[in-house]
Order: sequence, then structure tokens, then C-alpha cells
Amino acid sequence: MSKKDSVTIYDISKELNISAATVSRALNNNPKISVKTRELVMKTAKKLNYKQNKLALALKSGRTNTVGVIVPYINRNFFSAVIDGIENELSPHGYHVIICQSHENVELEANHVTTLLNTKVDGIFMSVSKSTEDHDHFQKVLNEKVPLVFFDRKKDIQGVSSVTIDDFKGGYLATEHLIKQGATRIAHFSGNLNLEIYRKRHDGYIKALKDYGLPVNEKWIVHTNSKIETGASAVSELWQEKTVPDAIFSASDYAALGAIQELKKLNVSIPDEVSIVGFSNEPFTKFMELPISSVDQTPVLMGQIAAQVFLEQINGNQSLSIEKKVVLAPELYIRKSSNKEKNLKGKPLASME
Amino acid sequence: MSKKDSVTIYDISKELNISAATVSRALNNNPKISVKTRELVMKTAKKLNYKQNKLALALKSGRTNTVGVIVPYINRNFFSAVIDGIENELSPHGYHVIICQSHENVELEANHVTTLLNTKVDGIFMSVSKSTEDHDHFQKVLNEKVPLVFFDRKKDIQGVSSVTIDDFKGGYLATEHLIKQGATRIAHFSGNLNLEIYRKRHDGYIKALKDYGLPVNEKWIVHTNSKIETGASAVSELWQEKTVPDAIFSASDYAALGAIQELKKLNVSIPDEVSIVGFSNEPFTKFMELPISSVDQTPVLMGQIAAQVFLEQINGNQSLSIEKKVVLAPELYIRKSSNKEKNLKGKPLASME
DNA sequence: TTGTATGCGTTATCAT
DNA sequence: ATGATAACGCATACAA
Repeated sequence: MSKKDSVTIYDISKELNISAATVSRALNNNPKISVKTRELVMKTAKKLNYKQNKLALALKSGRTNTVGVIVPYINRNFFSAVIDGIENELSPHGYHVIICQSHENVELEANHVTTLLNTKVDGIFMSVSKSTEDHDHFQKVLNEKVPLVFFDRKKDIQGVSSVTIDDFKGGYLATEHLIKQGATRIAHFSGNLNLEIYRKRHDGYIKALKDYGLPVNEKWIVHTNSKIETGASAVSELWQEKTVPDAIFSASDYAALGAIQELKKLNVSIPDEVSIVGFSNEPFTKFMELPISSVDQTPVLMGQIAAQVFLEQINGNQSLSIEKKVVLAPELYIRKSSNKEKNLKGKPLASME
Repeated sequence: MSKKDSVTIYDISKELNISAATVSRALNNNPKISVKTRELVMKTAKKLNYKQNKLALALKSGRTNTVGVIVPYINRNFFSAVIDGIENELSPHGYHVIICQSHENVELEANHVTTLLNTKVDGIFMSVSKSTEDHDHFQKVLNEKVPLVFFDRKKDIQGVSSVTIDDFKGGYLATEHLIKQGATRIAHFSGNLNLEIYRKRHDGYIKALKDYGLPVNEKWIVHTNSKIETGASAVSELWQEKTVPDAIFSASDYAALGAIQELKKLNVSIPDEVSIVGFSNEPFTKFMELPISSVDQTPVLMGQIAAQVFLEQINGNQSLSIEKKVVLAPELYIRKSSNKEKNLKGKPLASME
């Protein structure tokens, strides 16, 4: 802490009566240094327990070997899994990962961007908060020529790379699966349709219905959020009509869980009377007594790919701003909540646990 | 990126024909600067979009306003919740949080410590990996006079603060609760007893049995880990004997889940024939059709307290190494898996959802 | 092969 | 109240 307690290249240079420059070169394996001095330097460096001060290096080089990650909440399975992927991919390359939480708040998000830029991170990864409309803080990042990579929740901005999953396909896969299970009256619990991810899941649902010649019933498209209660109340409302759905595709696992809980109260059997598929493949879905089918977003892979995109960018030509849009394929995990058949076979796009 | 694109105090000084020192002082609200110049500086700083380079500041001051957190896996509810607590507490103070994963590997852990020290973090938080025996890398941190705070999994080291929960009490509470539910043959699924946390949970279990005059049956203390399967196989073994337990206190929620699954196969009714309490209060425990009672470790609070301990340390007298050991009280969440009574009342230490 | 000098962007010390 | 200069620790262009 007290600063002058760490040994520098000057300490080594004094010890050996050579210049600090020589020490620096020896330490960096500069070829034009004699083997003898190099070894000598290395030895005394070890002896004095020298450690390179990354701060000075960063100030000089302009690179900190640190990246920032901004997520709504770190304490959420999906996001922590993405961070896991980023960290694992970047750590071997000597990068550190700074995490920030936006709490779905644009101002906090913008503040984090500012402070990350001030600490001169080499790149920023982020999943934009739900409340974000403004693009100013993204532009700031671009102005500083710091690579920016969106994951999952993105904004379409010139020069910004992104890694997302194909939410449309996720919605389509889920719905198609329900159709193939024999469902004809499929309800959809959607999230906020102003958000791209939910709109696409919704669109995939609609497309599947149309592709298979099923009617779209607006009444069966219910706006829920990621709370258990909203799924439950959606069911209790839907089940007051005379015609009830025989399947539900929920854009949220939590709403799906709420739906299941409510249906059990109503003595509706799952999956026989109603089949259900959720979204996100939250850990709890597979632990349930009635395991819930769900669309997996491959978050760890998403983080890894995002990290790779960043590495490409940082190692490539800085001047030309490459913009890479990676779209990952979601994976449908079929579990009991939607599986009427005892033995599942020949479903190439799906996995069964 | 390309370095000379960010504006410095020199740019401002040139613009105003004053010295950089004056600019620096004005920016830092140094009282001995004229109001006029200060305002002038502020204005042009804004105009030129000046941003303080934290790197230079860090090099000069020796403080980075960054802390490192090392956890086994970030993608684990408990740890991400602790990090959440740390981040939320420290962020308002201007600190950034670097996260590292040890993957329960001592060498990785030690490497992370080294690189964190090289980047001159202002403090290190960590939950030591299971494989950690060596104390060398902890000593390094102390040598650099960098505050070190252990959370949950700690090592007893002179001068190192720690925030843990009272695992003994957790084990005691869980067991006592089972006893009060009428159980007399309580099995314990323990983790690795070489680890302090599991040993203490075990000890709490033993103490409760003794306090209530119940015999300790070594056969009913089964070594499991945090896998569902180990809980299931533990049950299938125990249930081959003629005398079976009427309750299980599992040091892991996952093992508890496995036990429940297996017991259902054996048509043993829960909680009537067997009551079960797990540990950690994993999110899934409350989502189950048969919600699982569990001991909560208050991870977010743990992170917050750890952060506070760090702040005290950093703001206090650096020379005297204060060592603070905070032990948090665990909270027992009583759910159906152990709740025979319909209405629960007068349980001060426990919560009911 | 090695040394000297300089700069990265700040702040602090010493003058003025 | 302000300016000049050094220092934080390192790497490098230029000399030698």
C-alpha cells in the first residue's frame, strides 16, 4: 500500500550496476541482450521478488488487459453463466474481467460505461438493460475506439458486434414441438414485446402456428413477465373461458412454473391435457418433480463466443471497425411437461435428459 | 485505443494558456485556486470532453479503486449472490470488482492472487478452493499489505479478516427443528468433513442430538457431496437396513433433493414418514412441488459485510493490521419437506414462506 | 550489447 | 493564486 514497498526494475539495475533499460529488456526477453546479463537479471529479479507493475505498463502501453462486463444482475443464472464463459475464454489470454450491474437502469448503465472507459478497459461486453433507449453511452464507447460487444440483449448500432441466440427459432422450435405433440390450441405467455428478444420469440410462435395451419388467437397471447405469479394468474384467467388451450409456450420459465402450479390447482393434468414449454432452461426446470421443457440459450457458449469476437477485434486491424453479428442456435430440452410419448425418437434438434 | 486520442490536462492548459498544475488543482477543487480560473477550467474541460485518466492517477497514488474477488465458480447461486452483495456495497464508493474463478484449483487460485497483486488491486476477497492447503499465496497478499477478506470458506491466518456464517448453528437449527417435529432417528448427509464448513454443520447436528438426549448413530452419518445422485444412493443404502431414519439433515440441497427423489420411488411419504432439511437455500428448493426446507446462508448480506470490513480496513490505520471475524447467523426456512403441522407458530429463529 | 533520455497523465512539492 | 519540476514504473527511440 504505502507505495515504495514494491521492488522495481531500478532496484534490480542498482543491484547489478546496469541500467534500468537493460533490465527491462532482459525481463522482456529482448533478443539483443547477452545471455549472461539476462540470466543475471532474471536471477536477481527472482531474488528480490520483483513483480512487474501492470499499472505502469498500462499507462505506457495504453492497454490494461482488463475488460468490463455490464449485466442487469449478476445474480441471475443466465448472466452469471455468460460471465463464466467470458472469464474462462479470456483468463488464459491474461485478461481480467470487471463486472458491473445495471439493475435494468439506464443511468446506472451509462455511469458504468463512463467509469469503465476512464479506467481504460480494453473492451466492454454488455447486455443492455430493459429501460435503455438512449444510445449516447454506446456512442461514447465507439468514439474511444474501445471494442463493444453486445450479448443476448442488443441494440442495432453501426460498428458494434453482438452475440445473441436465435429467439425466433427458439419460439418456433418450442411451438413446433407442441404442435407435434398434438396440440392445436397453443397459448403464448410473452414478455415485453417492445424488447427484441420477446418479440422474436413471439414471432417464432406465430410463424410455427401459420406453418402448420393453426389459427392465431389473440386472446391466447398473454403478456406476462418473469414472475411466477403472472404465469399463474394468466392461467386462471384463460381457464375461465369455455375453450381452453391445450398447450402453453411461455417466454419465461418462471411464468411456466406459475402456470403449472395453477393448473395443478385446477386439476388439469400435464402434459396430457396441457403441454408446457418454458424458456431459458433455468436450473430449477430440470429439478422439478414434473420437469419443465425449456429452450436453452447456451449462455456459457454465448460468453465464450463474445470473448472470441472481442479477441478477433482487438488483434485485428484497429482502424477498420469490424462488426460481427453471431447468432447462436437455441436448444430445446424436452422434459415431462410437454412429453406425452414414453419414448422419444428422431428429434434431431432437441435434446432429452 | 491508439493512445493519443484522449484529451489530457495539458490540452486544457494549452487552450487556456495556464499550467497543467493549475488545471489539475482546479479540477480537484483545490481551495487556493481563483474562482474564475476554476470555472474556466471546468468549462473547457467539459468543452473538450476531458476525462481523468484513472491509470495515471493509479500509478501516482498507488490506489486503483479496484478489488479482486476469487470464487470457485461464479456460475453458482451462492457465489454470484455474494458477489452481488460486494458489488452493490462497493460500487457507490467508486470501486470496481474484478472476478476470478479458481475452479476449486489451488494453482489457479494462487495465479489469480499473483495477477491481482500485479494489477495492484486495493483488496482481495476470496472463498478458498476445496483443494487449498497451502498458505503461501495468502502470505504474499499480506506482505503487500493488501487487505484480504475471506468469506464462507476461510483459513485461519493471522491478520486476515473473514465473514462466514455460523455453520455449527445452521446444523444445530436444522437438527433441532427436525427433533421438534418429532424425529428421533435423524440421519446426516455430510460433505467432506475435512472442510471446516461441513465439519461444523456436522458438529451442530451432533450437539443438537446430544442436547435432546438422542443417540448418535454413526451409520446414519453418510458422506455425500453436492450431487443429486449421492443423496439418492445414500437413501437407497440406508433403506436397506431394518431400522430406517425418520429424518434427514443434509448439508447440501442437492443431496437432499436426491434423497427426496429416491424416497418417492420407495413410496416413503415426506414429511410424514421422513422429514428433510437441506442446506444453502438454493433457489430450486422453494420452487419444488414439495418445497424443501433449507438453511439460508444470507449470501448477499455476507458480501455486503465483507465489503464493509474491507472499507473499514482501507480507511483505517494501514499500519496496524486489524483482523475482524464476522460470523453471520444462518436462517432456517421451513417448508413442506419438514413441516408436519399445518400452521406454524412461535418459531422465532425460523422463517416460513 | 548496453546506456541515456523521454513520455505515458497525474499530483505534489517547492518556488514565485 | 499560479508555474515549474519531479515522481509514480515501465518501455523504447536513439546513441554509443
